[in-house]
Amino acid sequence: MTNTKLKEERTRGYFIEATKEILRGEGSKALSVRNIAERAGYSYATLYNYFKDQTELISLSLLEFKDECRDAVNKNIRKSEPGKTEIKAIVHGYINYFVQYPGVFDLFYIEKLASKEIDDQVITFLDTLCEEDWNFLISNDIYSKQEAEFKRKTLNNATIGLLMSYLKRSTPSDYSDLLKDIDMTIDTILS
Amino acid sequence: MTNTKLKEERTRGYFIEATKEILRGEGSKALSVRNIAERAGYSYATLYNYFKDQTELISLSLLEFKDECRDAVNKNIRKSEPGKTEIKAIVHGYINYFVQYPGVFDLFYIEKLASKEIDDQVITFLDTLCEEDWNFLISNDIYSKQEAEFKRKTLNNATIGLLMSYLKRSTPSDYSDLLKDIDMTIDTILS
DNA sequence: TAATATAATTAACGCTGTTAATTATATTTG
DNA sequence: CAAATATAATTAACAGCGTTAATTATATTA
Repeated sequence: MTNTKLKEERTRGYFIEATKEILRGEGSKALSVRNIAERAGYSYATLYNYFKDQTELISLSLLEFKDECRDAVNKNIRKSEPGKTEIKAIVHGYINYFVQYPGVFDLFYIEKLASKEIDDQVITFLDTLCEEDWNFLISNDIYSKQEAEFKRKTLNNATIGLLMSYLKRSTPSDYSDLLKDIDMTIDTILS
Repeated sequence: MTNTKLKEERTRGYFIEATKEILRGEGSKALSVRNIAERAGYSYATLYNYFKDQTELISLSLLEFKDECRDAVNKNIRKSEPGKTEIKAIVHGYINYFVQYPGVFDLFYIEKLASKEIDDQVITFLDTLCEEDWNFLISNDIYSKQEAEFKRKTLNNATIGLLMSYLKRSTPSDYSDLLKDIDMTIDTILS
């Protein structure tokens, strides 16, 4: 029946929501099947009636975090015009999101993921957020196509490297220094 | 006696060597107290007679890997002259080392480390390898001091971001593409 | 109300890091 | 050389982990 299907979908939702809460809060280190199930209000083995294993739950959470991150970024940049200024705003929003949820950063860039497909989605995520702007810069002859590709890749890697340094190794030690560093990075690459 | 001290130091060495072998081979995911002890030829609890816990063993391994990496990098660049060319060679050697030992990369940049001090050593490691070259570029008026600092930081972050992308997310998928990307990154930043 | 289908649970297995208690091996002393 | 002591290495145990199989509880249908 459609009723049982609805109930099943709701139960799945409880598990996913519990997983996301833990990842957002304590991070992937604190994640466990028993932990998730308790928060969802079920026994640990019940989880396996709705999901293949823990990694499926993690993958589903990741996809939802991706949407949340995109929304958070878009909310803060709808006023700015396309081009370098907007790229800066997007990167700021991007960094802001992961500083707020370090556990989600772990999920995106550190944890072993379930599939090559998800790997690709994650690795090109910042690029897709900036896609319009890079196209704008190309069509307005500010950068050549190749130039834009180089700068795009470099900015992507430098941003993630900086985030890793800040979140995993506490360098720079202050958030204000992180903002200075990311501005410096963007300026250096967009010269 | 000095004899017992020697024996003790040897036993410690067996454990450290076993830890390094596992990290070099299967990586930190395969690391376990029982695994290390078996390879060292002892029971698992013996480990705790020589080390406080597993993290001490990991920290000691990391420090030795740092020396090994420095040696590997230096071996390949003693011929080149200081400046941009040598920076390129150093980054190549650096990347080469971690491509060869992905488990060591995990250790350096992903695993939670024991102390802030080790964090700092890791995060500034690539910088210290290139220190002479950046100073050369500054004193020869190729870059201003501030310019050099910006480029240095950006190159550092971009390199680590690219390595992460390659090792953890299989992007780019081929080693030859990785080399192209790192050359492109260096050229873009050193412009 | 009884039979069936479905949902949720407990028990179990082999793994993990770590500690305490116990056994085996050296070393020192009489 | 034998006995006492000190040191090194071991096994047993605990609480946690992911996962599966068998079992119990609940809902649905006849």
